[in-house]
Amino acid sequence: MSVDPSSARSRILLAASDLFYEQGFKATGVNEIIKRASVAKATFYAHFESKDLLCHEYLSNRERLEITEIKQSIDVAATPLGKYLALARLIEPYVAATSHRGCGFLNLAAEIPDIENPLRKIGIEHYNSLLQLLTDATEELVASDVSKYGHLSSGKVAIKYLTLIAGGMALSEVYGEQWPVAGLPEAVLELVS
Amino acid sequence: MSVDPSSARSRILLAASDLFYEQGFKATGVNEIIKRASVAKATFYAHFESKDLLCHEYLSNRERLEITEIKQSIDVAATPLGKYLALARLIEPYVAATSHRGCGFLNLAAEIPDIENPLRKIGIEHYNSLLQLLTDATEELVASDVSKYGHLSSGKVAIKYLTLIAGGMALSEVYGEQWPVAGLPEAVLELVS
DNA sequence: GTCTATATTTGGATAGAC
DNA sequence: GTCTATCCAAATATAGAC
Repeated sequence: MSVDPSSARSRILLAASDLFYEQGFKATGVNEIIKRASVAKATFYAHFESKDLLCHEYLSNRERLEITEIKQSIDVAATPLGKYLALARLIEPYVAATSHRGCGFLNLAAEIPDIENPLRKIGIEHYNSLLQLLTDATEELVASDVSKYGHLSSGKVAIKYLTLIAGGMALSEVYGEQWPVAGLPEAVLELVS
Repeated sequence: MSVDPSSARSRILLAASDLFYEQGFKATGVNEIIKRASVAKATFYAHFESKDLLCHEYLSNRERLEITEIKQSIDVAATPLGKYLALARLIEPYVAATSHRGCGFLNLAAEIPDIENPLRKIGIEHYNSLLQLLTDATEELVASDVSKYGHLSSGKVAIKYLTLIAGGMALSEVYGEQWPVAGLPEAVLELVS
């Protein structure tokens, strides 16, 4: 498994990642992937057992990268309130940069109904990770000023927070527009006001 | 266009509606539809020009039926607060009845990236209708007690409301579980508290 | 209107040469 | 590892008989 970004394997994975996200899993054929990656079909199957396993690797990468980016944005925030708001503040630039294609894990759940599918499990892990990050950030916020936030349940706030994030992403995808996520930081701030 | 529910056309539309919603658009083949509807393939194409147009009719029906149901639940509510909460209270039984397959319009947006696709436009109309219903209900609530709700912006509340609904549906689909929508009535109540 | 049979394209995946 | 050529199943859609 080479990590040379110019290798055939890397080109395939990169092309597939873009296409799976932009077009969806079922809409993206192996033929299209190998064409964009400039490899032969046999080369494709020399590196990846199947389209499903290629998608699994794409989703695992995506999950790891997104969580890492979110953690970093929480870490660099100076105050507990800044850490709490960090995720919400990431969404609008993210949505703009991805042409309103929403959340790759939500999209995959829409395409694959079988909850037991290994690809679906990655999405569940992803949202579990987000929920944990949000719960931790909320707990830290509560602990930072008990007189102000002591009445809050971190778990309940985190669920509402996550629901707003998922809903904003989904609606921005439906509309192909940015406004459904523009008010997210303000909305999640109100959850603790 | 017969409306006899036992006619071939009705059987096709019914079978397709179930399958498109449960499995997704691309995952559902014409062969599967005609098999479930117990019709021949030529009969299928005698009644519907294409799979795409069949899906368009399914989505139009779905949009009309859902909006009608939501309007009714708003109408039968006795108080302005009851009307405001009506949609949120519908979600949990809806999600349970549909095996956590979420919103058919969100799912379709995930499958079809092209925002110009006629099928996508129905989803936008659907969410516009929901937003209008929520804005109206919120305005009525505000007008019912200005001293209590006068500080609220109906439009902003409606967007946050809709975001929570969409997010709850999406998360219940990802998890295949009910808890992401269980707290929706309480969450939308807090939007006006 | 409904049937069987088929046309045509595209899907994912393999074989065998180099 | 990479290539061309191919296999087989399934996709949407159509033709022609009854």
